[in-house]
Amino acid sequence: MDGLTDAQAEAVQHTDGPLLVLAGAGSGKTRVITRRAAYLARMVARADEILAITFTNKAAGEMRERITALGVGRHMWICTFHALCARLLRTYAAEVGLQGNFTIFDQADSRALVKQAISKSDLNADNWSPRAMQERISQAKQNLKTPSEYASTEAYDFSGKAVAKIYEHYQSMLEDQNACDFDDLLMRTARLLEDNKGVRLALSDRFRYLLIDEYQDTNHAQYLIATHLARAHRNLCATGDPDQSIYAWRGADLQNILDFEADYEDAKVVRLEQNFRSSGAILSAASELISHNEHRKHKKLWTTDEFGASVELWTCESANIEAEKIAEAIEQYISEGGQPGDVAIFYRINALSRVAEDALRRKHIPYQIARGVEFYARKEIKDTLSYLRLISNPADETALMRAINTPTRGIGKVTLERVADYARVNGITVDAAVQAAETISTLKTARKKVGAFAELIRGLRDLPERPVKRIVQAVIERSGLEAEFNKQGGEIENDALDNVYELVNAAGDYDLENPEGSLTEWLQQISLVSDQDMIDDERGAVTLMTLHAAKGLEFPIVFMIGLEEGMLPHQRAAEDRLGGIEEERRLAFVGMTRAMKRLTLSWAMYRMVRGVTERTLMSHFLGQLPEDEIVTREFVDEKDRSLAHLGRFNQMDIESQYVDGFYPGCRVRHEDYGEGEVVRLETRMRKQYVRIRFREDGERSFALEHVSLYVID
DNA sequence: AGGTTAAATCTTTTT
DNA sequence: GATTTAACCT
Repeated sequence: MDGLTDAQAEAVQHTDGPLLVLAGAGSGKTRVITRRAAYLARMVARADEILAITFTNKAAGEMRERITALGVGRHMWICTFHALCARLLRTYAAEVGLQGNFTIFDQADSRALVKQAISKSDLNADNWSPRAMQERISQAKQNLKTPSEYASTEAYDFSGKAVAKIYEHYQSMLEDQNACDFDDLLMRTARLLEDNKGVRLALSDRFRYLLIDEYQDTNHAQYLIATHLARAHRNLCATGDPDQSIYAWRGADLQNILDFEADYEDAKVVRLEQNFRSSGAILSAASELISHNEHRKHKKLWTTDEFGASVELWTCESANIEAEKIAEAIEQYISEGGQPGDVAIFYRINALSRVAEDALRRKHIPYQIARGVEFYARKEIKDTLSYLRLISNPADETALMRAINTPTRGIGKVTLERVADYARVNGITVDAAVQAAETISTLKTARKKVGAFAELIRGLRDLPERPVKRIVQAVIERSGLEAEFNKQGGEIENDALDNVYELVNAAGDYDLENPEGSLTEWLQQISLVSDQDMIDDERGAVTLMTLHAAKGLEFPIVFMIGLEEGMLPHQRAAEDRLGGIEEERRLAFVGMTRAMKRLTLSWAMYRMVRGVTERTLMSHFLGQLPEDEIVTREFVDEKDRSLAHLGRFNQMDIESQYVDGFYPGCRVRHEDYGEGEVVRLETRMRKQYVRIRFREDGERSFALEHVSLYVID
């Protein structure tokens, strides 16, 4: 109980019966749940009888670390909802009609499958956008509706019938591939608990104590899972803050936390309203803003901290000026002995990271971007993963279809159709058909190629289960991917290759942390990464991230950029659903309350969006701050506006072909390789490359910023 | 089959 | 501005 307030201690010591902790921003919630979990393990339960559900893997990892430091909790279950479900589904795979090695499809995989399902349903993808269909299927799953239930309850109009049909095809294809999408993990677990009495009793008996963090952002399926698991012992502790609910668009239901006391009439409620994180100035500004939400229970956060530095509001001529000024301020901070790691920059949409990134790079300020999901969505990573998935789960046809001709092996559409036909006729998986290439009579010259691929996969499957790193290494070497990336990458830096090696290293890290691990489990782990998980606290770098990714974190110094009408609040979000504006305001509130010492809000009068520079308006949220407490600064100078137009070339139009004096066909001299001819200019990963054909060394790519070339003639 | 080029489309947030 | 798709060429 060291250093806890009365309210905090109360929450920690309440052991029996339901408990709701309404924890305002910065009120020491993490501390409370950590101590509580440790307290339970020390006083009333075994560690493995306690299940703590966090919002991200990063949060889970930190909690485990702290609890371990308190000397208990080695075997406590600490994970996210999705990870919990994946684990349970692997255990009870047989009961739910899966195999234990099922693949978890990410959103891109899932969307591609939806697209296939649309054409299977004899519908046109032009009229039925895969994106929208995916969304509707996702909603159906969040409400635990199977395809047939959906068909009988929702399909009363034309569009509903179409969705039902697509959903049915989609789901059966998923099942054929022994795969789950994100929603499946929750839905299948919820259904398992609902339909299977034995499992329900076993699990709810097993978890005597349940802690669920960020309860305000649980959806219906998660709510049901929690309810079922808590049924036997009723020791459910939910923590959260309605003011920080920012995932309604993903199906989160604020009502879950608001109804907690109705669900559990004997619930004890603890309110934590003293803020230990932010200065008085920051807290005051954030409180004032959130008070403009009408649908909100009154709550007053308070602090004994001094007022501190005023919150600043910067008006900038252009987005480039905005980024420039922020970079300058960070530079200044560092020169005064501050650490780059103290600083964070938040924005509403990922696209805004770019200007900030460029400015930081120009000033050589170390930075990192919180983007786990994007990393694993990269082409080179997905290429590599497709092999690993196929090794782990032979039914994963999506992976097979990608791997079989990446890098190109001369196995094209026609061949694949023949193989797939053979599989269908014989009632086997495509993988099995590939493995039996020798006996497919319709194949001619391609038979050898398919056979070679089958051999490759067999060899990889024969590798020992551990270490996983060795499997990953074998994949990139034997598949030819490594050679391919080597060939196509730039001379001095090669992003694709670097990324793949980073993946290899990640596998190595996994091996170290999980001596009993497996390829399947590692694949699961990386399927469920969040943007937050990739943040390295030890790195000493400025951290850039979306407001959503900032949830649960704190930084001494925070910049929030792009405070413009339509950006924050975001236009689409505000229009899309009822209460959209209020959720956007909560998002701003979450961002502001991450700051401990200094908070700067900025907006740019001109910003380039989708390649066009547009005049903006100040976000009306900025008018809802305590005016007399805020310090305003202006960086407005018309001549700076042209900076808003600074950009790089993408497609080769006449003008941009001559960028830096190079154009396709022009002859150049390279310091090491000698004379050559420019094949083309290209942009990859935000960098410009020039591809040159040399007489003897063939074609090579160079990153423009790293190479000196001389134009001949 | 594979690769190049131009046109079309698009981003809001994410487990 | 960036990415995806379609059309075109080898």
